[in-house]
Amino acid sequence: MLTTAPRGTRDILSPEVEKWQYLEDKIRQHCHRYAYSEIRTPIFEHTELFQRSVGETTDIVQKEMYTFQDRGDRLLTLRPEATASTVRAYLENRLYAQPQPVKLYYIGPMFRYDRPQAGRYRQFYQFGIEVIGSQDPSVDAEVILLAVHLFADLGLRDLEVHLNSIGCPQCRSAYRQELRAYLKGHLGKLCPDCRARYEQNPLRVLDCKKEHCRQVAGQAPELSSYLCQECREHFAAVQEYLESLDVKYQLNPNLVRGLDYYTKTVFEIVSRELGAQAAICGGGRYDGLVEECGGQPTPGIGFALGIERLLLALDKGGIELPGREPLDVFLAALGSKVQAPALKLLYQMRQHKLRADKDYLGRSLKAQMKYADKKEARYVVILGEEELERRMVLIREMATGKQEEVPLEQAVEIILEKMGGVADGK
RNA sequence: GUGAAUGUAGCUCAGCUGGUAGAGCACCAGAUUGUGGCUCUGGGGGUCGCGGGUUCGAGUCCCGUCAUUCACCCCA
Repeated sequence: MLTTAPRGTRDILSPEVEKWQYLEDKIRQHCHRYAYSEIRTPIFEHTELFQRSVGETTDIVQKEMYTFQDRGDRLLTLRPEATASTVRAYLENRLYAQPQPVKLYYIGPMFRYDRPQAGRYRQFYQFGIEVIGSQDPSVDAEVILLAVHLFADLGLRDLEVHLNSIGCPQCRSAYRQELRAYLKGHLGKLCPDCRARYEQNPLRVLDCKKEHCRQVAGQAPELSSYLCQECREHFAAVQEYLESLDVKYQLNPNLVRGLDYYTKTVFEIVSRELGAQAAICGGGRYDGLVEECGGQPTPGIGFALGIERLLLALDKGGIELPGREPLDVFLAALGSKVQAPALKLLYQMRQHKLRADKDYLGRSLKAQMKYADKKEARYVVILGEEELERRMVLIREMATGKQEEVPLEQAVEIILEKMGGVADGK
């Protein structure tokens, strides 16, 4: 146990972590362009916050939260999602007093106690955005567009945008009554889970994958025909905007989402290649959430995108993200007498933004060359006692094997020249 | 929480009906006493996931447990 990470967690290290960094950079670029600013909220919150916002009847709250008591007897929970935290921060920091809407994004770990499987972890990472303070349907379109734009930029094809509107509390409750009345006559055909849903949250029956339940759901009254005028107009406008942006989507009347705070627009972006964990991105509007958390009635919308799943989809799509970076220079320093000048030379190279490294084990030149080769060093600078006495070094270009002797003092300059003027300094 | 499969060196795996572990790659060193990528030679490494049981003897059989994978539930 001492040497095993807890179930559903894992370490992300070198060739993979560079892909994460690349992805995070891309995400930040997009958010920057769309004029979102980052928010970093705590990784745990008062348990109450999630119970109230995500909803008492949801699976997240009922069985997936990491909840604990701290030494001051506070009941806390590792965040299972970040919308609740963002809304809390919006209220706590009085962001409603700033120009509206407030556009925020986050990238970070979330925690859900669930059986791990491909694309599902107990600690997983989400990138998400939230727009709080506007109910305009163009925001809905922009939020979806940002995700679609990001995916396109990464080269992902064959993703499907599923779209639906689940209405506002008013029209939804009217629909819920109708649906319940309909389902009542078919209870015998439903699976045990759906019979429970019938009581707690009948809309979720629409989303069941069991064949019998789907048949029942297929004949059920449609939510879209119960939408109030405002919700209907809003939804129509969202679709119109998406079409004008050339965003392909499919209407999915059975898409209801598992969190209680959603209203009106809900959507998912799925990859058919990901098996059971097909949803890469999911989100929707939550016009009642800010008020539910104690603020003034304030509309909001956002999505969350699973980083692990996005990486999986990229992998399945044959899209290779940049991995480990090669070394610009490896410095082979031979003998204890040259270590001090070698360290100094290394420092100079790094000051000029060269990615440079040396041997730290007192190995033979041969071993150091081998190491340099493994690290894909572009140049090897060889500094031995003999060279040091004459204030010279050897510069070897690894790709060609060509090598020349140059004055120690000019070595950095000459390497920079060979590399085309400047190191990229990443 | 439910069902199923898997778990042997850093990695990928072999190990027949039980007789106390092996390959390839990787790593280190040497062949070239100061020069990489190819080749050759040698070397270090394994609580056979963990715990218990059966047995003269278990990697191999049984039970439990942990982990991974897949599906369900649900979601990112």
